[in-house]
Amino acid sequence: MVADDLLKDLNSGQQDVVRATDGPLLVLAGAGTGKTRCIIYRAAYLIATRKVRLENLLIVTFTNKAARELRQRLAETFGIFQKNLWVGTFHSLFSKILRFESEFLPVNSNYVIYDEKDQKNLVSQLYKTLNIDSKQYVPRVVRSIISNQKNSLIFPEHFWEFNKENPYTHEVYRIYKLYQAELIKRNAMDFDDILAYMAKLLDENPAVRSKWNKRFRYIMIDEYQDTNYAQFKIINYLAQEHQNLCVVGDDDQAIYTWRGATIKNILNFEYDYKNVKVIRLERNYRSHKNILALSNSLIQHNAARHEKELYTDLVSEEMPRLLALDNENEEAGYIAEKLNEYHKKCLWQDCAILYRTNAQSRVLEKILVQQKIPYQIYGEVNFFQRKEVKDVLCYLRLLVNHLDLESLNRALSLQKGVGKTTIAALIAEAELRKENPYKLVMGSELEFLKPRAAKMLKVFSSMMHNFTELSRQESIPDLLAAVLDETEIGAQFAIKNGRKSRKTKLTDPELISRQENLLELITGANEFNDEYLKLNDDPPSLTEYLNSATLQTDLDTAEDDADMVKLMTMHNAKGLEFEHVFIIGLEDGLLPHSRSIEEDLKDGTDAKIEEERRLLYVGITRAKKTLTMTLARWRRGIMGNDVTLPSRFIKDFDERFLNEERYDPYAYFTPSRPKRKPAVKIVKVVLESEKHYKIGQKIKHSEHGTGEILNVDGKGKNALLTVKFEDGKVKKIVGNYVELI
DNA sequence: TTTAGAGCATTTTTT
DNA sequence: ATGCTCTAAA
Repeated sequence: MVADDLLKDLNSGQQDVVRATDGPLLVLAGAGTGKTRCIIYRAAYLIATRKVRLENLLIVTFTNKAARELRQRLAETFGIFQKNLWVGTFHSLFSKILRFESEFLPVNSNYVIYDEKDQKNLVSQLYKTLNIDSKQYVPRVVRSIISNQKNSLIFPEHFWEFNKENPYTHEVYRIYKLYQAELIKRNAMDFDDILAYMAKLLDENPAVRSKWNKRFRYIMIDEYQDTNYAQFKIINYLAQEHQNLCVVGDDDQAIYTWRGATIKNILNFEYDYKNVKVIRLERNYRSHKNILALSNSLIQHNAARHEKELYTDLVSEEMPRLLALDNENEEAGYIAEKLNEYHKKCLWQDCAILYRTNAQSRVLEKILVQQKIPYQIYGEVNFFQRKEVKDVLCYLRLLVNHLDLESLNRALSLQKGVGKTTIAALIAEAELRKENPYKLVMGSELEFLKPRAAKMLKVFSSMMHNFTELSRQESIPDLLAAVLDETEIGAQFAIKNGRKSRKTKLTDPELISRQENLLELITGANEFNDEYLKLNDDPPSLTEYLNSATLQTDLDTAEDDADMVKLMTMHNAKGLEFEHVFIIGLEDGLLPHSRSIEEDLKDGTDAKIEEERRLLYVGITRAKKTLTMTLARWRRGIMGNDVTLPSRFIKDFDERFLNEERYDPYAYFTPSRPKRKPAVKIVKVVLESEKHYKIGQKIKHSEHGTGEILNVDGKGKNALLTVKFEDGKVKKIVGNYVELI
């Protein structure tokens, strides 16, 4: 495509963005103003018109999925060859650079990345050595303090200066110091280290800095409002010489300050760089008028923001709705009703239900299953964080990095006949000999252990030797299959040679879902392999696979072309759009979340509440055609609070943009508790995904012939099935007596 | 010394 | 409802 053609697809503001190729550029792009499009076209323009070489371009996105889509669209629309194109998240891009530059780091290029769970485990382990009480210093909290320090580029050696007065931080300081030393000893980096060390590297090595400066002559950053200090510094260093930095973001959509992101980055961009060009994109192409007007009326109540007003030409068909239901079940029921109504005119996948906390999906699931509405939950638990998956991967991690004590620990604990005492003895001995514990196990002399323990460890070491051998010859998926077989983890879940075993069938839904996850792990590895070969000449190394696995989120792996209603948190909805959006739980304590309310009270600010308001704003602006918001007057909460209060944000709305027929959320009569089931029989709700039998499946019965499952009551093979047979008869049959076909 | 099973606390959002 | 720790049995 030629440059002139390219520009005519864009409005004048977007054209300005594309043409302003040199110097610092701040694009304030409101929701739905075509910001992704801008980035893609700008990249294409740089390449096609300004003849910028692919490898001189750096584009940072917020998720891996966004990066993948950007790549694809560049390839499809502009025929831009994907190889050599640096598009990715901060973490994925910089973990790569750090591997390149590992000679300047305290770790080598095979370092493993510790995820949150690894971090927490490590923190807990240190308490014994440091003699610290884990009740007083909750590992979870300490981990997050450490994380915040790193995101602000405060290394252990500086920590003390900033926190002298506080006695609590004295202990945290001791933990942080040892934690960091231990990570390095294990040749590991945690999530935050990737940013922290990248910044440190660029700060301390002018030669390295200059090298990457020259390499990335043009830089674009998406979702700039959600970057933290470390990210700010990295970008600042990378753009130092050429200043060709384009950041795109919307301060009204900053929803990650709890993760260290600072809204200052976008608010102060004009002061951080000289001769900044600012372009505002305020024309919205996504939402119908009233939805946009409603969102504007809400966000205006925030004080700290760039003033802007979005507008659109899209005429509304329906008024946004806000209504109060009696309880959470009715809330879900109402949503289901509405979904069915919309489904007459649109696909399931055009509808999304958004909520504040993951737990809120439970009630929805129950109703959606009942009503047979297909749905898909995005990002509940990260796939690679599941226990069974981590169990398998720890062997690979160990192969790549012998120093990874966390993985060694995990692998040994999985070994039959090896327990805490043996592991402790091994590590103690290794310390004594000043040797790496893994090497010690893999060597032949284990005479310091009791014969029985030594024998068990021998089994482990010969297995690992075997894996080492296999890893040289086999592809990653094959290696995974081998690990599953040899460790007998596979057998536990009826998996053989990377496939479902024919002989044994699982009945326990818990096991079935784990089996599915493990099979998915192998499929995913295959996909990774293929994807990788598209961009590179050689197959991926184990390190690269593990790297991508740890940095992958559930969102990245999700299939989104399936025709199902989408359920997700508002955080996860960032960057997405849907025809019909439902937002549930507009209640104080939930949205804004009670934690945010408390923190603001403590600090005497509105910062957290404002962030929650932005979160709701993000939710609302996902909607194209219709918006439905609900609250329940009664909700069973974790905190035990039964009766709820409407969200304080409701009064921010300009009522002119809300449906008049709505129930008045403030009209509190007698909220009714959901009716309790009779106490005789405890009815357990089984999620559709856990069931062995699924509604709609075809089955065969020795006496009645073939039929279709109408309903499933209970989990596993013993579930009571309601089956409609071919002769029209409907019978209830226990699962064991039928065969799936 | 290991392991299994019971009892305990615990959930805001996630790269 | 899930994961973790503690206790008792093998």
